[in-house]
This record gives sequence, C-alpha cells and structure tokens, in this order.
Amino acid sequence: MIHEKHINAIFPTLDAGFIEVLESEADRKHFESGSILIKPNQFIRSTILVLEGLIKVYRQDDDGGEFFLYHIGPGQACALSMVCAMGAKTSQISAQAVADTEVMMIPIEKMEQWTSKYKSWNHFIIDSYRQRFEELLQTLDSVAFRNMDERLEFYLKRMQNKFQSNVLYITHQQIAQDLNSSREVISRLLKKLSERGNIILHRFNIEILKL
Amino acid sequence: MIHEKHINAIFPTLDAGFIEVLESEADRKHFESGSILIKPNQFIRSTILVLEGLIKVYRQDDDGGEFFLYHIGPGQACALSMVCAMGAKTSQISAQAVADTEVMMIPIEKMEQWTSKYKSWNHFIIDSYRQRFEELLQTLDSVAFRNMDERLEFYLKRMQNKFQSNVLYITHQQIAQDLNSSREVISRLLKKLSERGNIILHRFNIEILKL
DNA sequence: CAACTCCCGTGACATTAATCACCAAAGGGA
DNA sequence: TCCCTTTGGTGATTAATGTCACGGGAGTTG
Repeated sequence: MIHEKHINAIFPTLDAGFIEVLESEADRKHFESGSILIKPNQFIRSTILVLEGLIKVYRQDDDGGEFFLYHIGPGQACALSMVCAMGAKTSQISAQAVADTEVMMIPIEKMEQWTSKYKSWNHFIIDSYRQRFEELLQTLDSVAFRNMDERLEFYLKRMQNKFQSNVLYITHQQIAQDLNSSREVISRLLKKLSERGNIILHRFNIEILKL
Repeated sequence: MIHEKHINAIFPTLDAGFIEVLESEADRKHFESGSILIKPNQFIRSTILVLEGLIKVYRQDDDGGEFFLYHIGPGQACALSMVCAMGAKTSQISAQAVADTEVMMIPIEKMEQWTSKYKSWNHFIIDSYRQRFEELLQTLDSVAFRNMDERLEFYLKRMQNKFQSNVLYITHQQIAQDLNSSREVISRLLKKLSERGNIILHRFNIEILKL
C-alpha cells in the first residue's frame, strides 16, 4: 500500500490539499502483470492514475492486428481513458498491465467537478493530454516516414528507456505484434542489428549495446 | 469582419461573458488561401482559434516528406499550437490556410490565465485536445493497419466531409503528398476506384459517387 | 527418455509500393 | 501559332515487407 506522503512524491505537481481529496474519494485498484485493464469497445467510466507499475496502451483493429501506442508509468494518467470517459464514447483501445500495477480510479463525475475546482488537477489533465499528444505524434512519424528497420530501432530505444535497462526480456513475436509486423521480419531485422554490433541476441532477451 | 454575436454562434460552448474578454484581448488575423501559418521548428507563442476558412495541419520529416494530419475549421482550435505553446517547445509541424481564413491569436500567458479563470474556456481547451486526439488515432489506424488503397478511400471521405462537396478540386500530386506516397501510385489507385464506379476522374478534380 | 511446446532461423515466394522513364493532353503566354 | 508548364497515364523495374513452409534447439511434462 502506498501512503499519502508517497503519493505526493509520485505526483509532484498536484498540491497537498488536493491529494487529500484524491485519497479519500478515489478507489485504489491492483492489477497483476498481464491483466487487461481496457478492452476494445468497452465503456469507460473512470480515468486511471498510475501509482506503481507499468501499463501498455495499444490499438487493435478488426482483423486482430495490434499496434503499440505508449506506456503509462507512475505519476502518469491515461489520457485515452479521459478521452473516452469525457466523450462518453467507446474506442478501439486496449490497455494491459505489463508489471504488477497499482492505480487510482477516478469516476468521470469527479473528474469534471475537480477540473473546475482544483487548479493543480486541471493543469495535470491538460499536461497529460499534451504529453500523450506529443508521444502519439512521434509514433505516427515513425509509421508514416520510416521503414521497419528504423521503426524497430525506435521501438527498442523506447523500451530501453521505459524499463531503464539494456536487457529487454521480450520475444520477437511480441515485438512483431507491437509493430503490427510479422515475427520473421523482426527476426531478420534484429539479426541485421546484431551483425552491425548494435545489439546481442540471447534466448528470451535482447541486450542493447548502442542504438 | 466577424462581429461578436457571430462569434457566439461559431463557439457555442463559450459563454457570453468570456467572449467579451476574448474579443477585447485577442488579436485578429487574416491569412490568404495558401499562406503558411506555422513552419517546422518555429517557436509558437500563440494558439489559434479559427473563425472562418480552413487550415490544414501536417507533419514534415527531415527529408522533405509530408503527412496530412487534420483540418481545423471554424469553431475549432489548434491543439498542436497549444501543445507547443504550453510546452514551450518546437515541433516538426506545419499549418497552411487552404481557404481564406480569419483567426484569433491568443498569447500563451492569457491562455494560462483564462484556463483557471473561465470554466467554459477550460472545457473548450480540454475538448479540443479530446477531438484532435481521436482524429489523430484514426489517422494512425489507417497508416498502421491499412494499405494505400484503403488509406486513399479514407482520405477522400475525409475531404468530402470537410469540404461538404462531392467534387474535390485536388491534384493527384497533392494527394500523394498528403499521404506521403507518390503520384503514380495514387493515379493507379484512383483509376481502380473509378473502374469500380466509386469515383469519376476529371481533369483538375475528382467526383465522388459512393465510397 | 519420448513427446510436446515455445522460440527462433531461414529460404522461397507473393504482394505492395516506390522509382524511373516516357508520353500525351490541356491550357497559358509570347 | 509555337513553346512551355502542369497534370495525368502507363509499363518496367526494384525495394520492402508479408506469407508459407520447414527445421532445429531448449525446456517441460508425463
């Protein structure tokens, strides 16, 4: 269980008074690594603040294709759940915990109330949108302008950064899914990267040397 | 010149009191069709509200590639200029008037002040982000999951919708640029569409029958 | 140990899209 | 009129990626 004083550290821009409100009004929830938080076409009634762990947000299309969008880490909010919650719409979005994750769930009604009541919360919301927007644009860039080899590098860099580790425990199949490609293609491109000395391929993991 | 009472009609969610403030504090500016509003790497100090006309927002990469993101029409704001303005960052974004366009320019400082002061403005901002986010996701979808033929159909539908017309005055070259493809590819795909009876190709324009 | 599953490597081939090289039609200006 | 630019059509070729088929190693389970 994460205490109030720690919450303060996780969300440094929210002011102390508001965090008390947050504490008393928002529900805590725990998700085990691998569990699904949001399924496509699901109605979303709450927005999510991450306290601990990591959530992966991805897009799905009708034919089973997937596409990784971004991670939500501690101190961050799911802008998409705000999009959906406030727009009262469904969206073809999925979210999955990729580590044991603790979150706070905030019902739409409170979101709305707080937005006009607490400045620091309002800034937090707007800033969340801003950050996700930027990140989405970068992702869009890589799909629109780059070939798969560069997209793969971009992907690996992001993972390295997010997990703060040079060793990524991830299968080729998983990468292929995230990039909406196929395992064979990814395997071949990874091999190229390892031949160039950028990475070392181990069984079950990829060691990043320099990208 | 657009009068106050009309502004009310263009931005129905902003309340009357705030619109008076807007009127007295924001600068008006006119852009002729074809003129550039935002260039890549440009520092943005103001956000833009469109009163009349149409603005095209697109992404550019380092190699001269382009990629159409979305249009901003009357009653809408440029979420990106908010992203940049509030983040005090530059972005590889371009914006161009595609019709004679009248806008209001709002300096960052005022944006910030108003956000905490005027509820309707605050909602407007958040809603702008929401809308653009959705639109960006749709665009991302089409690039990530669809082949060029489907992307082209998606593009034509968007244009048909935005210009409220079944006749699009646009060259194959222009479409190719917006989709970051090449003219030849677009020409061929358009031909296919016309063979299937979806469109009729004229010189200088494309007539949409059913998509 | 045998059978099975999961992860990965690899060759062959198909498909999609980009690129190159031309040509033709329409219209504008000298 | 004659040139010149813009727009668009088309075939040939190449590059990137997706798909199929198969095989092999490593771990797991009965």
